[in-house]
Amino acid sequence: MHAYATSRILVPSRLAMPRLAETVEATALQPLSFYPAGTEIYAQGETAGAFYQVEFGAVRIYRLLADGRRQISAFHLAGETFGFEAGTTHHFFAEAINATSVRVFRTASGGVDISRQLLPLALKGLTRAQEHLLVLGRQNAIERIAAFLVDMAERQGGLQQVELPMSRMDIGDYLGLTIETVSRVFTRLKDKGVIRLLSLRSIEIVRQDVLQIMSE
Amino acid sequence: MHAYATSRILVPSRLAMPRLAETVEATALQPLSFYPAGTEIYAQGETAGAFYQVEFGAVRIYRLLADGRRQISAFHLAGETFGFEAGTTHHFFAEAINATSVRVFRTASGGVDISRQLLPLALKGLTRAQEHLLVLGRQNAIERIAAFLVDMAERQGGLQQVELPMSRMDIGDYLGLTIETVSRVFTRLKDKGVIRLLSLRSIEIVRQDVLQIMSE
DNA sequence: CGAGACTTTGAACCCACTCAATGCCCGTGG
DNA sequence: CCACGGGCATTGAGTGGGTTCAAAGTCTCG
Repeated sequence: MHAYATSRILVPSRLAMPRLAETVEATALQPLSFYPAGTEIYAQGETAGAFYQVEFGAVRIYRLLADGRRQISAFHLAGETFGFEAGTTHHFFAEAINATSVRVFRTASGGVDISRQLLPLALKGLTRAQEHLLVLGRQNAIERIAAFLVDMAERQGGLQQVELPMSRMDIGDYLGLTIETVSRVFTRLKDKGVIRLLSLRSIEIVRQDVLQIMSE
Repeated sequence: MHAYATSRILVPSRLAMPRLAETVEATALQPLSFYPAGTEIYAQGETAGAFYQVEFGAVRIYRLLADGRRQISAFHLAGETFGFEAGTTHHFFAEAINATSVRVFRTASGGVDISRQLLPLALKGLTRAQEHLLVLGRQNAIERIAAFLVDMAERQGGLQQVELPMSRMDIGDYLGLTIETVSRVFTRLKDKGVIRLLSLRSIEIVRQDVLQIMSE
């Protein structure tokens, strides 16, 4: 296993906390785990029985086909929760994208109180997944990227500058595109003046209104 | 509204009940509603506050883009539940595909008991949606159709003969394909001897093993 | 039995993919 | 501090699977 015990050094700063944390009570009492970039948090087939809240960093949830094709079903940023599953085993993989710290909530030990908090989180995840189905099923490459950027911007507080903690390959595997297409669309949006590429993992949204329209 | 009061004539027979009903207690006391083919059960933007169990018939859940593109996120057959939402308003449309009867569970009136039953149902729906993301994001037309047929067969008890209550357009909008592609793939599977087309809405799975492999 | 809706089939096109090469960034070691 | 190396990203050229447009076929239901 790749989980490391959390030392005092890794306790997150206030800055790392999200503006709109999903509300989970009694967070201070739950254990923290640290995962270096690229390490596994849980694997498909493993026994479930906990859920997680990202303290800092970013997480990808995905499934694989036999031939290696990958579909990332969700990214989770600081403050967001993931890991609740139907049944007793995980149906997906969860990996830290970057150095990431997560707070672990055992559903069994916590008793009824915690499982009651789960429903709104599960429903939110369900809505998110179903909305993503529309993107994958019916939108073209530009619309997908636009929707992705709008979503990432919203989840980071609606600022112009958006950090993309994941690689082009991750973005492609989330949007059902290849890395080449992701790259080409970024370039096109840049050439149109809709976004600026500050660095590989950081973009500025120049025309939020245009991006919004593109994504619909 | 298109809901009609349920008369005694419409009480479903035992045959209409599913083999593996999702467990919801006290079903006998909940009101039934009947919806003719093509009618709306609820609309995006409407106030939520209930969930539903299909008594007989079939339901499609979908979203629309401004230009009319449609993504069906789920079909629900007899015995299956749908309609729980995050927040107070529906994010999706629900329509009866055929003449359909649903049992309505008000989440508010039922109190805590009902909302506790909701979590496993929500989690199951979440898993389903996330698995469908893999289909839409990473599988080609044959794989999508194969996965769809395998899923429909399982949900109908694993028999050879599978009823498809929905049109080709519905299937296309569920799988992110056009009706033409759906039709062509059905023809190809028929020519290969994997399935037989008994009628437009009824197929026989001749080679379940091949279909299974195709879908992975 | 007839009309309209749905489905199938055909032909041509196009968007995203594949394959390939170049470019860029960053970490590492000399 | 710079040179090198490796991984990731970008760009280009050509291909192909699924779409679009069009027409014929079939089923269902009044």
